[in-house]
Amino acid sequence: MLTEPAYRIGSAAHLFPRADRRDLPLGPRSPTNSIELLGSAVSFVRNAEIYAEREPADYLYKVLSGTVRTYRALMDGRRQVGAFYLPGDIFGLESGEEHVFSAEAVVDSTVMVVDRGIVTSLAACDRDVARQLWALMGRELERTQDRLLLLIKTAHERVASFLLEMADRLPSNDEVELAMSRQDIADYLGLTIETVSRMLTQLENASAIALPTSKRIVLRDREVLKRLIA
Amino acid sequence: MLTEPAYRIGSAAHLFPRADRRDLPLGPRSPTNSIELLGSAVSFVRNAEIYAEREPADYLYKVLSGTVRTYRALMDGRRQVGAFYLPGDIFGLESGEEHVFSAEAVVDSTVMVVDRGIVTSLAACDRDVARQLWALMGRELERTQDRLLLLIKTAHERVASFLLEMADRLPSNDEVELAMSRQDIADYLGLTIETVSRMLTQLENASAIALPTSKRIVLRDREVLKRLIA
DNA sequence: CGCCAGGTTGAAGAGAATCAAGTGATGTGG
DNA sequence: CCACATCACTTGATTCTCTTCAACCTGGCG
Repeated sequence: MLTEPAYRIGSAAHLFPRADRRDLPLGPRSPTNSIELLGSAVSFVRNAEIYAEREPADYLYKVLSGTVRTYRALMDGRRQVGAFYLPGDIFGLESGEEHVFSAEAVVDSTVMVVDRGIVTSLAACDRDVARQLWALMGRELERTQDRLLLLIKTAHERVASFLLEMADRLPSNDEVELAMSRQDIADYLGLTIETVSRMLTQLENASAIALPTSKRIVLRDREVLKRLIA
Repeated sequence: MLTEPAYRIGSAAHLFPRADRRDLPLGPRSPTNSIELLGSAVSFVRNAEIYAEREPADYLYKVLSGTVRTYRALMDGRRQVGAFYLPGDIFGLESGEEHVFSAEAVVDSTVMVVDRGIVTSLAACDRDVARQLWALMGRELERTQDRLLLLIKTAHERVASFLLEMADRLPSNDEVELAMSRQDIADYLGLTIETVSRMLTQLENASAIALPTSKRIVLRDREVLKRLIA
């Protein structure tokens, strides 16, 4: 399915993850985001691997800048992107000991890395941290469940849903700068790049959106999009 | 999409859920399944609604006998079955205050109903209960993630995966009695009943399975099935 | 300038959905 | 106990959506 896995070469990240780490001071922690203050910032270049499927899940990650994708691959090359994580999002949380997905930087990204053991032992005594972890897992579950519903829809509906989701999650209103490639989007939506491309042009022709550049998308008519998502 | 929603009529369950409740003694609880000893058993007839989407999630449920399906419906009738729960399985756990899915009995079923508040307050002091809840949520997440991967596969692969999953989860080895209808399976796999039926006959013709009756399925050649799931 | 990855577009094909008919089980009432 | 109705499942023919294969743009960059 993926004829050229060239974009998957970035895994050299393993060789330098701690290179540019800046250890952060452990100041007094606020109750709402105590989790994030225990780690160090690490940078990853575009397509660099942050962790791989079946690796021990020893860390939690929070996106500081850039975008991260998680994915699973079938042996024949088909790939399912599990989620895109934007600045502020936390990822890498697992109930088991190993990562179920792989994680890669979509573009050059900076990520806060937090030791999992520290967080869990903190959660053991601090009610509030425990609640945060619970909420985090819950949000992850809900998002995955939403994707289930998305994957039974038509190509039109999936692409429209994707655009609205991204518009919601990105700061901008009505104009979004997508970090990910068409291949990423396709693998997220369970479609091919050609289909994604076609749906976008059709939406543009219906003047529901505008495409100043291939990655920049202007939502012209949210109502049309919403009507499309079924 | 579903021309006749006739099979959705069973929601009369609301009228009698507590009718045949048998309160259970709260004996000394074992650490491994303490959650389940705080509830009462309730029976639901085939297709009866156990709870509906957006209802407050005040209870946890454990299947004692029968089978339960959770699902979400799109306004145009399309339905996505979230999961099937078999005897021993726990369902209804939500991170938020409301159910995201609806739940119905696939066949006449008995379910243990546990007050959510009791469980969570128990979890607050009992480390072990908290860990159980965490594991439960984690398992739910992993299952949902597995479904994501399933929904990008072909019809053959989905049906083969489904059969292997059910064979794993049901007591029997190599012979499974499916409680759910073709429509349920189709809505679980994101296919139509016709496609499910066709894939089953094809598997039968390939002598990977046998179908003594429409609900009873014998796994003749697991290897063929495994090769199919990609 | 020209290369090349990423993106778009077109034509042909495959796979699943839809539409439609038939078969088989189950249950009900006479 | 059988005739009939109903429901669930299967099978066939056709349609349609999305994929596949292929060519062609486009924009960034050495």
